[in-house]
Amino acid sequence: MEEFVVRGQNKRSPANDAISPRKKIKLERMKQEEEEEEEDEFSHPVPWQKIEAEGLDCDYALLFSKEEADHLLKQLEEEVVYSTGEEAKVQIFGKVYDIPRKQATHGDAGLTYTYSGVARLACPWTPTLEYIRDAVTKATGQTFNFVLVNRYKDGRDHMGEHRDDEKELDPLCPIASVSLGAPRDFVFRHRDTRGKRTRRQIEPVKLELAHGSLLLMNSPTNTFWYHGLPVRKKISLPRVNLTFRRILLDQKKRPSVDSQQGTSD
DNA sequence: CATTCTTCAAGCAG
DNA sequence: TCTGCTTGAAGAAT
Repeated sequence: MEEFVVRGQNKRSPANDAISPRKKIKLERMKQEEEEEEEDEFSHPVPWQKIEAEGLDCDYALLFSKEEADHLLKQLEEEVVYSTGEEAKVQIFGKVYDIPRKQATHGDAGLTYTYSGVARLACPWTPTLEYIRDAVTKATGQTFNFVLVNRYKDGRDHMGEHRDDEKELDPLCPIASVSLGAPRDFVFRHRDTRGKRTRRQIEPVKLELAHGSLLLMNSPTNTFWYHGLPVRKKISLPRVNLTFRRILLDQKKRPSVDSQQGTSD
């Protein structure tokens, strides 16, 4: 089954289930030994859960207490200014639709984010975004130069299945997804199981992303698995999601390594 | 050169 | 009703 053990540790807890009784998700509690990284301000190491499937490798943890997450969400609701007008629309089949959520992009000076073929300049970091970014770095050892903020005002707001596979992303850097506000279901689906002609039988992997949680999507997850945030009409409260990324500084194609397909621009 | 893959929210079926 | 799978065009990739 799971032939992909990307990380070094191999202990497995019994199968667990996040939201669906028929879905089994392998969870692994990473031991707190070999913690040379815990010295700083994180007096208690983050208890990670490993989520694995064929070609999928994620780590999930509660990064912030409820009190701190409440505070961070409140701050973000005051600080973040979301795109409006043309930037809040998407064109499909020549028809223009409103994006069913709100988006903002922040990052180091000069970085751009491409959505639906349009590049947008990153706004400067805000104090709260910097604070969360640094907390993620302390918990993961990874550094990030960009964050995409998605705000889902209620359960009608959503995001369709996609991969974060852009060429300008550092392919070896995980994408770190911080969730604040209403818990929402999150679904991974293997690319070989999508569409009319399904080639393989691979079960989707479903999670619930909690208030204050951090989900790390490690390589090669975004090569093989789509992810989406489905509509959940019973949810009436907002959720704000931050996906921290590392964008390559030289926009040129990397000469070495992979020959995996990239996405369009 | 032909076939497959890609984008995304809307539409629709169960 | 709500949820989740399929639809649909056309350029890019292989």
